[in-house]
Formats: sequence, structure tokens, C-alpha cells
Amino acid sequence: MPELPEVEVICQGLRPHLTNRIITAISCSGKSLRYPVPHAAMNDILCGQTIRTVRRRAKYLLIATEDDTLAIIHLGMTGNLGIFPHSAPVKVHDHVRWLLDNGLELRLNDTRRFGAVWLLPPEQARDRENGFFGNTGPEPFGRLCTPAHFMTLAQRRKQPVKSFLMDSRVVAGIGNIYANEILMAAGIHPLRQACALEEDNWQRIITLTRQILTRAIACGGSTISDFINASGESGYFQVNFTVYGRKGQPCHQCGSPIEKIQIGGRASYFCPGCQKG
DNA sequence: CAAGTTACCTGACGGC
DNA sequence: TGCCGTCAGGTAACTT
Repeated sequence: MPELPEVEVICQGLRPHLTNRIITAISCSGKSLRYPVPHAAMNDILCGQTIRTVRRRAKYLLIATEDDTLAIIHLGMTGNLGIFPHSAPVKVHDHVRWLLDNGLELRLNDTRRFGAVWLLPPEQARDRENGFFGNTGPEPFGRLCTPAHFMTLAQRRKQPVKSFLMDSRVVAGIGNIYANEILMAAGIHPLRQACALEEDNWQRIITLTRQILTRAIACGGSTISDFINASGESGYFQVNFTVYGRKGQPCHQCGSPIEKIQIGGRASYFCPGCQKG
């Protein structure tokens, strides 16, 4: 589920439901996610507070309350957030629930429990770019995401460009699917060394990253309207995949069969005809 | 320091 | 039908 576009879609879908609502109760499954869920702290601090903003940074969802406390939610591999009536049956992997003052509930469902929830006090929340996100790279859409930025970080990096693009310290939010798709669009082989790319390669990668992520967000956006009953559908950008999951199928550009290899332990797809070194 | 590997956890799927 | 191995959109702690 959760790639940058999906987190953005979830963020946009939740915003109107959460903004200016009061959190009235917190329930947890008791199971730990990647880290223990701060159940007691959420009870003590969040209950009774009004939600002010709902934003995204990298693949994290940021929910700020009236006193500037910040709840940060990461969805891991299988996490999902949805708005449900309080009376709706609780599902197996619903681990965190925030009851709101209108009878609806925010629910975090996460089968594999690779997700996480943090609660930052106001001071840490304000300083999050130096603290919590101190090692997180720029947003792909931000003005700090430039060819110069990539070239500086890539100087001594001989690792495959695909792994480099997926490194959250380099640039935020690019996961396995989009790294594959971006490199295909750019015509760059995923195993090419990061330090070997030149300025125009990076410019192309940046432009295509923005284009692909924007399109993916637009595709996912169509499902957010029925968030209340369905728990966030996954959108339909997958019909636009050019390489991901297409092992052996013909490339839409040149007809070569798409190849699948392992890079850094992750499934990596590329077109041997279109993506050169 | 860079880069590769493993661990975390559950469920779906294919082969036998 | 059932058992087993493999794989999965992420991150971070390890090891080399």
C-alpha cells in the first residue's frame, strides 16, 4: 500500500475528516508495531485535543493538535488508515483507533506490523526537520531536490543507482515500485553506479520522478471519496506500470522481455532494450 | 565510510 | 486438502 503517492492520497483523504475534530478516546490492540505504540501518552496528551493539521513528509503522516503535539504515523509495508463509524466491526489487524467527536474513528490497520506511531512533544515537533527528519532527504517536489544535490551525495557512491534512489537520506519517499518505474522512464539501467551519472541524467530523473509521482497521486485520488466505508482502496496506477511486476512480458517501447533481478535484496525490473548503462 | 545482509511480521500463492 | 518454501509496497540494525 504505502508509497509516497499512497501516503499522499491517504493524507488528502483524511484531512477533511480530521481537521478541527476533537479526539475523544484512544484504543489500541496492545500489540507492538515496529516499536511499542505510545498508548498511554496518546491517552494523556491527545484526548480532548482538537486536530489542527494533517500533512505528509516522506512516507510519514503528520497529525498536529492544538498544542502543537505531533503524532507521526508510518505505514510500513501493509499499513492503512481509514475513517470508520465507531460502531463498525473492528478488524483483525486494527491496532490503533482514535475516536472523534462526531462518532467516526481513525483506524490504523497493519497486518505485518512494520508500521509505527510516534508522539512528539511541541518542541520536538517544531524542530522535526533537524530531529526526527534530520536524516531524511528532500521531498521530490521540493526546491532542494536538484541535480546538484544528487551529484554531491553520489560522489563516492558506487552502489546501484536504484538503491541510491531508494535511500531515504538521499531523497524522500521513493520506494521499490517507483525506483523501478523512474529508471525505466529515464532509460537508465538500475545497476548503473550512482557516481557515474551526470547532471543531465539527474535532471531527467528528477523531472520523471515528479511526473510519475504526480500521475500516481492522481490515480489514487479517485478512491479517496469513499474512505468512510472502504478502507482506502489502492487506486489504479498499477495499470500504468511499465516494468514493475512485468517479468517476461514485452516492453511497451521496444518489445524486449522485461527482466527481473535482485538489487539490495529487492525485486528489480528493467527493460534490457531501453535501459542502458 | 560504503554497501550488502538480516530481522522484524503475517498472509498469499505455487508446487508437490 | 495440506504442507512447505518463497515472496511482498519499508526501515534499521547488523556485518563485511
